[in-house]
Amino acid sequence: MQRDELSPLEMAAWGGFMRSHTLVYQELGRRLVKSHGISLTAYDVLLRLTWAGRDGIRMSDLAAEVMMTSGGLTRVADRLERDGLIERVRSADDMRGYVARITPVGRRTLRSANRRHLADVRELFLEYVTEDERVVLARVWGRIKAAQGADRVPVGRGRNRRRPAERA
Amino acid sequence: MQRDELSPLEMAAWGGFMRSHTLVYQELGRRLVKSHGISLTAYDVLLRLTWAGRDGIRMSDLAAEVMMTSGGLTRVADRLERDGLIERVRSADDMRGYVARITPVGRRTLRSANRRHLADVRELFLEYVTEDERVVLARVWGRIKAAQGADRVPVGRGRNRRRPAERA
DNA sequence: AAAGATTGAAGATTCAATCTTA
DNA sequence: TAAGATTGAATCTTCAATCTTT
Repeated sequence: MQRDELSPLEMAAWGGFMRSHTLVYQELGRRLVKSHGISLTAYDVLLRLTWAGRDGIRMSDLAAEVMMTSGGLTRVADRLERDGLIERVRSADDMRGYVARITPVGRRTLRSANRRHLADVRELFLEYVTEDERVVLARVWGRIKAAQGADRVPVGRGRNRRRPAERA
Repeated sequence: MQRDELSPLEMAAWGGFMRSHTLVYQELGRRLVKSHGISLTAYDVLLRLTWAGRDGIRMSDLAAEVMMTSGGLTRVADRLERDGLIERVRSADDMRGYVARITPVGRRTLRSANRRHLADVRELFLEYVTEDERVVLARVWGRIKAAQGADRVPVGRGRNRRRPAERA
């Protein structure tokens, strides 16, 4: 509980979190690119477009979902559209916006990548987490998700805000 | 346990892991850059150079520790050396290699960033994990760490290798 | 003005090729 | 020939400026 360093347990919980993520994410991405020629980012975008269904989803909403800047997502969408996996059309109700939709080709690509990818997720991550532990993880992630947005201003702001009794 | 999709619990454990990482990592990085002008990557490098002490550490070993390619680390080191935070010298025993060392300026920068950064780690991550849960996380990360290297060839290889009874 | 989206410029990282030493 | 490290080219992402519509 010192201020200048983490306890061994804190270090293990925090450092391992960072380390494990990098390890799993890198390997998962390498496999996806090698087997199906798409990046994890592209996979994530295609997955959410599938969830969005026929109506598609606004570019700005999609950017928020995949946690990228709007500029970054525009570039990803450029590549996916060039390859015919998605399409962008002007939003009917708000002519400023664009709605992105997955194409049949995109749907086929995602489906073909999906089985292998999920097997990889199981092999590289889920394999190492028991049922009970999955419950614990889910609970922790849920808390973190609930906290953001609740008391944090947009993005890159609100640095010194005092968060009163978060878990009291 | 279907092959084509994750169960709700699997999804919560896996998806939350990815999502939480991005959330925490992005915010942590923004704060570090804003308050002390260094990236999380640079922080990580400086931290490990501090651990390495007077003798420093070989570039290739350092690259492995921070999980970057050697080329990537060279670029990071270029920037840090330009700013006077680290120095590189030819290894005494193997003239092919370089040893990186932190400078007094680098040490001062890291120390100045450290307290604030650790407070941020606590605020953004540890805050949401109870003592018992930290133990669970540490155990899971330990398993993942133990598994890599044990049966996986170098990097980007060994894709289809069958891992017999990992956790039996 | 403000919001949605795109674009040019810049920064960071990887891959493959290259240079030097073992 | 191989290993350690660096470099050029390519890729991906962010930031700030811009363009269009509200």
